[in-house]
Amino acid sequence: MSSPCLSSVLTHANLTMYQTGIPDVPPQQPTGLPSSPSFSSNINSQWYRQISPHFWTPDNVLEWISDQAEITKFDASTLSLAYCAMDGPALCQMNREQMIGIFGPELGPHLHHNLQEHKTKHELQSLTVPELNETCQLLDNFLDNLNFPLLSTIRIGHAEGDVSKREFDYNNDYDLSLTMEPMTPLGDTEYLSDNQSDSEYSSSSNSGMFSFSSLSSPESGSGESDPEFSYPLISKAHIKTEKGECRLKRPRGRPPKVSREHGSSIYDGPKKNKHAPRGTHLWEFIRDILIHPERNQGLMKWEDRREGVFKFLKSEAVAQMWGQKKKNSSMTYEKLSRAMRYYYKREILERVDGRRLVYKFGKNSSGWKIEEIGMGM
DNA sequence: GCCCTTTTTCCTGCTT
DNA sequence: TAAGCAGGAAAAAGGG
Repeated sequence: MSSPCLSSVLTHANLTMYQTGIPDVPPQQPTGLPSSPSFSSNINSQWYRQISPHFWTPDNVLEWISDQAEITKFDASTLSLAYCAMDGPALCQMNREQMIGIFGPELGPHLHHNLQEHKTKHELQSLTVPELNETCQLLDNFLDNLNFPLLSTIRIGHAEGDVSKREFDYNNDYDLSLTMEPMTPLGDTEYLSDNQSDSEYSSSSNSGMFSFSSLSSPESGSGESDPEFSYPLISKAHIKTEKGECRLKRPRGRPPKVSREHGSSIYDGPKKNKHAPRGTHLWEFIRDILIHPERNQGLMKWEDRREGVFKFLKSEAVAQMWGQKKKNSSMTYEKLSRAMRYYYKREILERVDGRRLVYKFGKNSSGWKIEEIGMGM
């Protein structure tokens, strides 16, 4: 007698779920979930981002496990289905050790971590606006009271304007767009056109989109192009290749931003304050990853902590995180590294010759030295 | 509206 | 050969 193979069952579950007309969102979807077009456009993939784990059905749980197994490149066939027939509430009651016991030391911690994030996300989401404001204020005060200079730069939003969750969590779930970002009214068509323009565009050095499933950063669905960064078709120029085929080529420079006049949500506050501080710069983003190893998850490491020499371990994953932060789904390490190289001139970074993916903080950078942050790392 | 800064994108050539 | 690096050029976007 052979134990049922999880992967085949999961495949079947997915087929059943997505090919028989069964709604993507289970009927027991809790009330209070946003019903913006962005949600519905995104709901085909990773629906579990929109549904609290407490409401997951056994099928939902299976699909989630399947996704996580795929993300972590875990061989799902080694799991027995007998362990996967639990529903959301049962799943939520499990602690980390229990998950490791069932799913093993490789997949178990990942599942537990991911589940906790979903739970936290939905707890935040279920808050009303005043509650959210109050929570944000409490967090703000908490961060202010922490005697940790870098954390003092983090502002938790007040349900208006840009809900500043940028440093909120940028390890493996850097985007909270589904729960907190202003919704955009564009539909699937625009999403497609973005992806399309990305895929149509091709050059020797930059293939535009890449499969995120190949990265370690597990979230960031592959189809989540930000409509804000859709390239207007008019901006594309046709070029001829040597083979005589016509190819679409994106012009140089940053693509223009599409206005958000339809984006009305509780998070859309009054017009952006012109004198509001700028977002974190790239070098600060990099620095913050380095000085928060608990959020780092092997993305970068110090080569020489005292000298400020560091190395990218998962360059494309870091680039994707930076892209998420800037709402730019087409960010790549190549582009990120170009921005990094501009820092040489300003002495924010120094060259480290002959070493790939290795950079060094320069004299015009700050906030990374052990003395500055007042903690041993 | 102009200027400056900071990216972002594209590109070519070079190095590892 | 692929990936990464270097740096010029052009453009967008935000702040002053």
